[in-house]
Amino acid sequence: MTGMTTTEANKDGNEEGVSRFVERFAAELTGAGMQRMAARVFAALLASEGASMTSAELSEQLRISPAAVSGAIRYLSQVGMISRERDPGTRRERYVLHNELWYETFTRRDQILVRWEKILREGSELLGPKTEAGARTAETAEFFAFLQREMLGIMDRWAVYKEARGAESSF
Amino acid sequence: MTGMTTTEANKDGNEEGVSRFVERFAAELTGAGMQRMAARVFAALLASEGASMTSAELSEQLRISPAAVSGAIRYLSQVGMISRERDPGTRRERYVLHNELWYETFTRRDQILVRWEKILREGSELLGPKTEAGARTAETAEFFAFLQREMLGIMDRWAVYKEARGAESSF
DNA sequence: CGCTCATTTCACAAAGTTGTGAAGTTAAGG
DNA sequence: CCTTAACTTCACAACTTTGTGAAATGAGCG
Repeated sequence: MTGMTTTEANKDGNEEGVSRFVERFAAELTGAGMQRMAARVFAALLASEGASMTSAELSEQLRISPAAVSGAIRYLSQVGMISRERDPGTRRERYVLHNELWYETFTRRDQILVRWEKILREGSELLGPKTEAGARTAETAEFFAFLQREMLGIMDRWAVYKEARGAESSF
Repeated sequence: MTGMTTTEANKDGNEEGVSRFVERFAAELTGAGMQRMAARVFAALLASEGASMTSAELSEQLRISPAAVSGAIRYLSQVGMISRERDPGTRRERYVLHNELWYETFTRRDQILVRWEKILREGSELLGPKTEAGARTAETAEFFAFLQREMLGIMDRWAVYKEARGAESSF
């Protein structure tokens, strides 16, 4: 209600607003440990119609060199958050956000949890099961194992929840 | 089984092994975005009997200056992972790991999720509910809201699980 | 009370990271 | 094939971050 929030949104007037949003969200991601350029590219893609942009578009909107775009894209496709497409009949590439998959990417820090668990288990053996330190370390390993299992459940429940939401909103 | 794993462990011979474990785990934490010195101090505390060490001990084991210890300690106590104690009758401080609390610390990235959700909601309004970009952004916001709720459940289930495990292992 | 030792603060040097320009590579289109 | 446009790689310079030594602070103990 509060005014005509954004009924006519995304016409030309709010390019600047969108850019501010992109930068703000990217800054958050950067704060959480993501490389800055990758975060900015990711945020720009998220806020783009079609969830896809070309190198030139990214370069222009973010005011960065093609080289920087290239580096960010390499990273994002390595971690599976985007893929590259080629519009046939042109020599420009389109980078498109894996919209469905990036939640998984986000939670698929499984790999990390697995590694941590392993290291901690080895540590606990080294310290000895009879020592306080060994027991503490073992419990920490246990926590990460527990987290791994929970993550799977979360993603399942998210799929269900999203489904339900989607069905309801298309009313 | 596989040999006398570590029945006699933590005698003097494996100080080096413990140190390797500490460094390995710290390196993982660093990789995940934690400051290096804080990670090393944290790992050292985890692997110490009593979950506590003095500044001098940390300085010696990690081969870092007292200044570096001080910086790491400041960070760790800010985020609530350790607290400082003073053995009465001495002028040395002991830094002790919040063993029960640090799991919470780990999952209490709630704050982050809240901020992200807020920014994304604003973004989705800006882009407009009718646009594809707006819908996508709204869904992302929804995901983080969902995650927040899930985190609470996880911590509850961990408490229960740990309880059960503890009871059983004291058999 | 003042001395002494433990911890903290601060300025700086060293090391690391990051984005750029320019040269290099690949592929579409004439 | 040769030209040209798009993307990538590479070396480097600017900028950050990080840990140190030295000086300052503060807390026990005589």
